[in-house]
Amino acid sequence: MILKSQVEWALHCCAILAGLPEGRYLSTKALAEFHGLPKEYLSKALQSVSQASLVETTLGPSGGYRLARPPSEITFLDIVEAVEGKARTFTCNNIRANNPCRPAGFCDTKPCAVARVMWQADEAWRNTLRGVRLSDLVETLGEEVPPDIWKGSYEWVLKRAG
Amino acid sequence: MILKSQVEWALHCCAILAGLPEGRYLSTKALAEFHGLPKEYLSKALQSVSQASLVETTLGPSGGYRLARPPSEITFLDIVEAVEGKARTFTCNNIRANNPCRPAGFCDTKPCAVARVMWQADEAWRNTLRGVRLSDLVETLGEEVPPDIWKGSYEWVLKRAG
DNA sequence: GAGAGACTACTCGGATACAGTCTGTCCGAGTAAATCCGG
DNA sequence: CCGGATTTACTCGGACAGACTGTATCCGAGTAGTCTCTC
Repeated sequence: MILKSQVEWALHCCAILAGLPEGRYLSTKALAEFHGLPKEYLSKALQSVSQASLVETTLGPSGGYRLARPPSEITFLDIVEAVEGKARTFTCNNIRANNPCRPAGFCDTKPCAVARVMWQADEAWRNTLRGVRLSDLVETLGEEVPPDIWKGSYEWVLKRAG
Repeated sequence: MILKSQVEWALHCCAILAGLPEGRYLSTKALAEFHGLPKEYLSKALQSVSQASLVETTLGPSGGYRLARPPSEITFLDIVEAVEGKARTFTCNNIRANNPCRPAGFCDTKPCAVARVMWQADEAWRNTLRGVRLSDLVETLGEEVPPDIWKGSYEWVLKRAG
């Protein structure tokens, strides 16, 4: 079990979009160039994020993406689920029902005990992601990225933001 | 991202093995039949568990598997990692290094902030799994499974345990 | 009847095909900007 | 010079191949139990 690399891409791209001035858009081409990624494929990751209504798009020259909500209202979980889907990581096929010692039409009152534990772990994972907002990430980056690189990147992005 | 069905199978099989009397073995064939699973493929899941030294095997007639340790010393995480591997679910490709505004030989002091959050979530997931022991599962099942089915299953298994 | 040897049947383990998803790429529909032309 | 229609160039979005992991299956090496033969 391993997450798609698109998750990483989407998170980084959203971090960039979070720093964009109000009303400006940034194109897939710019985002791909900035991160050294294949433009066409990155596009698919952004599509997912777009379909989840986390970002808005505009077409034509100087078109691209921008956040649909303030960065403080977008969590890691939102982005991860946009790319990976909201389905649980563990699916219970209820194999206990095949137990040859059970009556034919026997109906369980509770979900499988194994599944409950796995789902609980899944929830712990999601809760952690839910607890980190995009604004937190930007704040952290602001503290850790050397000021000159931070400033240079901002201007690099701004130059290409339509 | 979704876990293999082998994880579910391995967990259920270990639960059965946990109820086995001291020194007895149970074969793949019996485990497959009990859970209604393809014998040959289930064998691969048990192989993984075996290679992780969670169970011991014996060949020949009345051979099979048994736990290598008491159920109280085997956690969900042990079994999940045996099947899925110990690698983290999120891999950081350090795409921030492709930032065109960075000096060529720039070296980061900390791991990527995005990766840190994802790894933290991964740890939360693992910690939950680490906190549940196989003996806990058996105990829960003992409380929830109707007594007659519980007893019937035990005898069914015992009849095939060599 | 007892013991040793050979045999048998059953086990696990690795090597081998098939399928589905992730990765990567391409092209078309649509739009905002830029251009051009007429007034 | 200004306004509007046209052209243009650039965007996103979905449709299309290739690679890799997960799924499913098969067969062989090895062993514990069983049977047989001899003493």
